[in-house]
Amino acid sequence: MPAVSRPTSKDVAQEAGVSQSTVSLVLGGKWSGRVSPATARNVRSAAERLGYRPNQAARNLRLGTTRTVLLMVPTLSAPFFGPVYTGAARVAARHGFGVVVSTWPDDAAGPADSPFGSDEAIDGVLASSMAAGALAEFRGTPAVMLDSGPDDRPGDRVPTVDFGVADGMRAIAGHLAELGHRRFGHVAAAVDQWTFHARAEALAAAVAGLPGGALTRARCAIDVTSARDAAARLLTGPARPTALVCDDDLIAAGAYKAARALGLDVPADLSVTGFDDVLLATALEPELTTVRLPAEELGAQGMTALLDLLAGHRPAPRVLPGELVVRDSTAPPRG
Amino acid sequence: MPAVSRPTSKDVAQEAGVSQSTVSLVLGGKWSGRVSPATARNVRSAAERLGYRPNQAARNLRLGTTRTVLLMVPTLSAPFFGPVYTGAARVAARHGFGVVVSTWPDDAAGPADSPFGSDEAIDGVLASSMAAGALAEFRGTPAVMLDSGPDDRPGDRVPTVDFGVADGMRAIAGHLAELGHRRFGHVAAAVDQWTFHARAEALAAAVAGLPGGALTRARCAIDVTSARDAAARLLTGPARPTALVCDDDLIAAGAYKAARALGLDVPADLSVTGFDDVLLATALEPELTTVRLPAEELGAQGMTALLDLLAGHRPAPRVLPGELVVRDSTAPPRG
DNA sequence: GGATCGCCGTCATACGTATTACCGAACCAG
DNA sequence: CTGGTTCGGTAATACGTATGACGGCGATCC
Repeated sequence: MPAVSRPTSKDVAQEAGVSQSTVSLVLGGKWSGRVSPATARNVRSAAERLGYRPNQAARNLRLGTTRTVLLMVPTLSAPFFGPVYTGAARVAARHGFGVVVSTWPDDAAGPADSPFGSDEAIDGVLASSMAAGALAEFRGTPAVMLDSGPDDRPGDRVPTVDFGVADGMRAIAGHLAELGHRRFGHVAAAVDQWTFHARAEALAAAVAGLPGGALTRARCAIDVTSARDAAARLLTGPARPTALVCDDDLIAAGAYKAARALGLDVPADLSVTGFDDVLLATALEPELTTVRLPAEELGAQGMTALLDLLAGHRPAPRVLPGELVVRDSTAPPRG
Repeated sequence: MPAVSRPTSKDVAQEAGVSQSTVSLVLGGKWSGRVSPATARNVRSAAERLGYRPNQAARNLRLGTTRTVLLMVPTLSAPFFGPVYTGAARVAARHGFGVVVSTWPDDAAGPADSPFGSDEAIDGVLASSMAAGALAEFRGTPAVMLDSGPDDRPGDRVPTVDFGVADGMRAIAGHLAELGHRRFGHVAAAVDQWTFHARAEALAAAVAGLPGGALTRARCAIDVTSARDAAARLLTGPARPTALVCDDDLIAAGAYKAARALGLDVPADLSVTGFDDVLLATALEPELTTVRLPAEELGAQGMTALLDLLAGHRPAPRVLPGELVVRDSTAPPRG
């Protein structure tokens, strides 16, 4: 608490020798034919002199809007969600909105004081990668769901922006099939989110449609060592796969480790694919063939939809296609 | 805008058949001897029935506090700052505070509408990795600076939480020297932040203090390909270094690529070190020797200091030591 | 039995802003 | 000179909450 409290519009009024209403009119920009240019200048300079900044709480109360939206993501520690925030914040800022982040309380080990961040004053919520239950908390608040599955959606219609993960996975399977692969291993994330279910399903369907196609699967946490172990299980099992399809770039890094430990060269002896195309994908050796999910675009489009919704429109659902990015981790199988 | 607006405390009062003041007293928990238990129960159940949630804007206005702090970070797209947020948010939540994030406007390509996110109502600000100029915007708002240099600090005393990056860099140099290295290459981030200046300085001093020590340097952006090129320049120059000290784990990934392109094995032919110990460090092959900077702890300690400051105390400056983590990317030089 | 006291609650107000309704003066036409 | 119109500005109010001042009422005490 500063020794001297912030100046209010009343202080500015006194300084300028006018009334508070006039100050508000001038600073609000609505003084077409209400205030003389001279007075306006006077008010502005007084405000400048005092370093006046309007009290947001009072504005919010008066206007009934906070121009702030809540972005709910599972975590910001994973590499994927930073860009989502960046995209969302960019378009929000362009419309004079702020973004407050709330992470999913999986780390809510402490006293469960505040369900989501704190009980903010929010105009809307952008919920990423989570089930409908979480939104119940915000009943009545306009919301847009990001990267969610059909099952996750509440009964009432909530606009959505999704990735075309199934198409992405089909593209991967197609790419590998074209190279000649038939025996696939799926290193799957043991996470109960729609996006992973969709990936698994799409891969299974694609392999099933392939003459002579075979698919084995191992589950792991989204974490390098867990992924390495799962991949090793697949590679040491019967009928070793010639390609490992990973649910995630980080998991692919684990697959690299397993391959190396077994003396298998990627991609000569084993093809590996990732998903998401985070920074890591190009940092690995060899660079990873993966599906690029435009995370920043997801945030941007989601925010656009939410702002539409706040403006009274009903944005149509959108699907952002994932793009297959072929790099150096895939090649025809040996022999 | 929902068809029916949110219920207010007045609505709850009507539902419960009491006055608004009573509702506020009960829900505020300050009804020791003011309200009978029966009435309190009644009010609570009415609030529950209507799904009442207090209007934060009104609370904020009345109480003069928002219980919200602003976290300023350069970006959330880089892997380092996510954990900073996580740590800060964790301790904030524990004290009933919310966190709103604002990223540094390096991507403020659009109209520079809003200087920082939007002009939020803030109790305090936590500024990470930035110069004092940015804080000028918030003159009068309690602030804590994170990972800042002595030069960055404003004249008035602002509490700080820093990393011991110089010690960390000395640890790296010592580790490499002990392995027998004498010719060092520094792949340096071309970023004008104190932390990188400090790293360069500490490395230079350490090498200078080493009999027969030699140091060359190349600058690059924090980006794999740029780092690869810079590393390649060092490795193809005269008196090739036997160890590359990188300012950052991501840069180290670039160094790996350069080494591989030149047919050099890490660590047999070339030792490589990183800095920060982000997820990437253990995803790489070989796993990266680096200095662990406890990013989450930085956020947590910074928030603790800020809350102290808001409570009227003067938190002492803190320094979080970086810890050398020796993995598989360093070895004695050949020969 | 009347004054006092504790218990339960309500009234009124203030926080700082945006906006609507209003009002005096000046100006203009007739 | 008068009635209307425009210009330039002010007074008043509402947003929803928290809280200090106040008051009714039954019980208690002498």
